[in-house]
Amino acid sequence: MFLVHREEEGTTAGRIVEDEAYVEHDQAAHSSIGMTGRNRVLFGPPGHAYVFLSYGMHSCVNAVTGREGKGEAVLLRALEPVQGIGLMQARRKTEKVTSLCSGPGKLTQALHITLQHNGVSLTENSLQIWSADSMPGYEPPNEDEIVQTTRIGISKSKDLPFRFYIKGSRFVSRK
DNA sequence: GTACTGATTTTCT
DNA sequence: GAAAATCAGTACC
Repeated sequence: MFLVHREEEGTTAGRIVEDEAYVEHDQAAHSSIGMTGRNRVLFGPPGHAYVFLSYGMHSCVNAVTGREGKGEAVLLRALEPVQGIGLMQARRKTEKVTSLCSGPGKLTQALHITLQHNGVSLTENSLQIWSADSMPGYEPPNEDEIVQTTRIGISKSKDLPFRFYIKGSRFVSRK
């Protein structure tokens, strides 16, 4: 799928090439400690953005996937830049296209996704960020083009194979 | 290419 | 008071 952000400055969009699943009873999931002020959106209805601040300085965005009360989501870890590349380069302060969205903190910076987007719907086209099923010129990957590995940057439940990325993509955070 | 380190601040106990 | 779903820069190979 694709993630799109629109504001006065311009529209930026990318194809999701890497993500990680965080599920119920998963010790690495923010929801595992129960509902708190930070994670309440995780327990809400699916199809909404859960945005949190990582290490005090980077925003990371999830798509809530579980039914209300479950606390499940998919962390978006990397995008292939599709639209608004010039704007992404300015925001990221680099020309290198493979480095614009190749990490959860990078892609939020490139698309200007902030804590203000926490809780917004990803399925209603009227808002600032939303998801799209398809874009012209892009074909969905076949199942044999999806690589499954362990998740990155966590200390608990690090052996669960819940990270997925598109095989051969130059835009993932790591191969 | 890999390995290590500092930046920075919210969050919860 | 410690941990944290990260990143950029540096050193080294």
